[in-house]
Amino acid sequence: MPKSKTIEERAAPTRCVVCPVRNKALFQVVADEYLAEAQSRRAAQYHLPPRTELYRESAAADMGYTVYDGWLLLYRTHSDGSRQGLHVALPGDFIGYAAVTNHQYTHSAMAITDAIVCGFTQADLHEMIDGHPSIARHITAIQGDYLQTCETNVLALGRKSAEQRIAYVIADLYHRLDQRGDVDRHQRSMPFPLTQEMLGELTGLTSVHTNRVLRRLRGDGIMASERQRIAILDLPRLHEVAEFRVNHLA
Amino acid sequence: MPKSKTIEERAAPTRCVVCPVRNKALFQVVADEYLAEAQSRRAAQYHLPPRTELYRESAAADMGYTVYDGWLLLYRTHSDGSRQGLHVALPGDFIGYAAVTNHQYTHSAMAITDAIVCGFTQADLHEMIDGHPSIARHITAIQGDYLQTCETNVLALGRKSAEQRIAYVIADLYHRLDQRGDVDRHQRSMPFPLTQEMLGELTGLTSVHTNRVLRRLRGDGIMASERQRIAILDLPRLHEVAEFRVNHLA
DNA sequence: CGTATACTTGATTGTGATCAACGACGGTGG
DNA sequence: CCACCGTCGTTGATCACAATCAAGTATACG
Repeated sequence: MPKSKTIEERAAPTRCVVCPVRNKALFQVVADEYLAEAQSRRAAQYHLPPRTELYRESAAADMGYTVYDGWLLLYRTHSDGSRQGLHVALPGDFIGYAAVTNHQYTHSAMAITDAIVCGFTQADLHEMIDGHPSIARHITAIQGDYLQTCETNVLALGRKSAEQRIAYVIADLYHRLDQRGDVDRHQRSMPFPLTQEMLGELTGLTSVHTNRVLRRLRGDGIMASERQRIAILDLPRLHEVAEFRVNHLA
Repeated sequence: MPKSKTIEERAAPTRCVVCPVRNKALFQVVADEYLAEAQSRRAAQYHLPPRTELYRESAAADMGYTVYDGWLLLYRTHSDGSRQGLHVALPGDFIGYAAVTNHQYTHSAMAITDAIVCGFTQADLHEMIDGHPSIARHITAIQGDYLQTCETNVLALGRKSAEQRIAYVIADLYHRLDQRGDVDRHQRSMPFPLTQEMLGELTGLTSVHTNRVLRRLRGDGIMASERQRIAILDLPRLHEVAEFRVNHLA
């Protein structure tokens, strides 16, 4: 099957009832009887090759998405063309929601790996919110979570060193992937499709400096990396450098 | 009347029906018949002298607040004790809401000036959300707005120069105060109770460097400052330096 | 193979931090 | 009323972290 260069709708989309990311996703709290509604409202599943933009900041926000598979990078573009990364979206994350109809996306989203997303129109999302208070509450909770990571980013960029910021991003991804069962717990290794440039975009650094910091972390025996994978050799020390606190909510 | 050193409940709180900040506040879209409910649910009005903490990060988030009068600084504290400013809350702003019951505040809030806030328990807020879809939608919209400013902060801290960041904060406050009628449009001057230290906290800079940048902005004829006030002498140039875009939503 | 992209390394520069001191107010108490 | 003190603003000297500039080396892909 040839890989398309653009977003394409999937011919045989999966069914929500058997969705493997459902327990992490928007409709995790939705009672089973609402699932049919969720699936009927789901506009479509889309496939994105790496480096494809799902949506772009300041474009009309017509759809929200649940990540079904793959990694996406959320970012904002500066006037000089450089990017500031905001978040790495993983399977189960709900992205691109706009609270106000006819509003614009506040950031762009680009596939890092091959990715599959489930799309919902904003209009449908708003209707579901109005109809089901539990969904409304869940959306505000998702927004609240994202808000918290956003505040954490502000603190990191304003006050933390390059080393702390990079260590934090890695520790955060490690734990989020672990929750999804994507971490090899023996080797403590995880997939890591981010380029050093993307890691720099997330941490407000240049790719050159990102490289030097990563090198130091490896030299200190904290982590090791092969192609597209990272192994954490010294998790306690990674946490210490990152000042990462494990969140015991899940 | 002696000024108290701590938060005190106001003896004769104002009534929501005649609230002057209502058109900017949480209940702006609430139909008149809900106002009685809003007022009955409002736990109390509180008065805060300058430098008083309204709530502190990681404390149990039992209440949300509408700012009735005065300025508050929202911030997060770094492990070394330094602060990273997140937002300046002005009259009408709704702060401290936690989407999940029994959750914790993600940041601290401190009065910059004398301030009066209207408090609501999170439990009551959640009940109102569940009972009135229009309030639910409005809360997600408020959250969305704050999310957007938070993303803007991340972009600023990650990519913009000290001068741009400071100019942006000033331009943003100028326009938000203008919407509230707190700007003298002839002189283009506004109240400015922030210390240079606080401005530095908001922009991720030290107070020393903040001082130098302000000095340059004054030297360039962009602004002038007296005690507790700032006048914008060259608004177009301030916008240009800040890369500020006027938001034509209101 | 040839070409892109990603990663690596060194040399130099620059923005903003740090350290240190002093001046201007404004509030408080003797 | 004035002396005192604490906070805030100002300025200079020096330092450091990360950016920039510039090659050069793997690696993957077509």
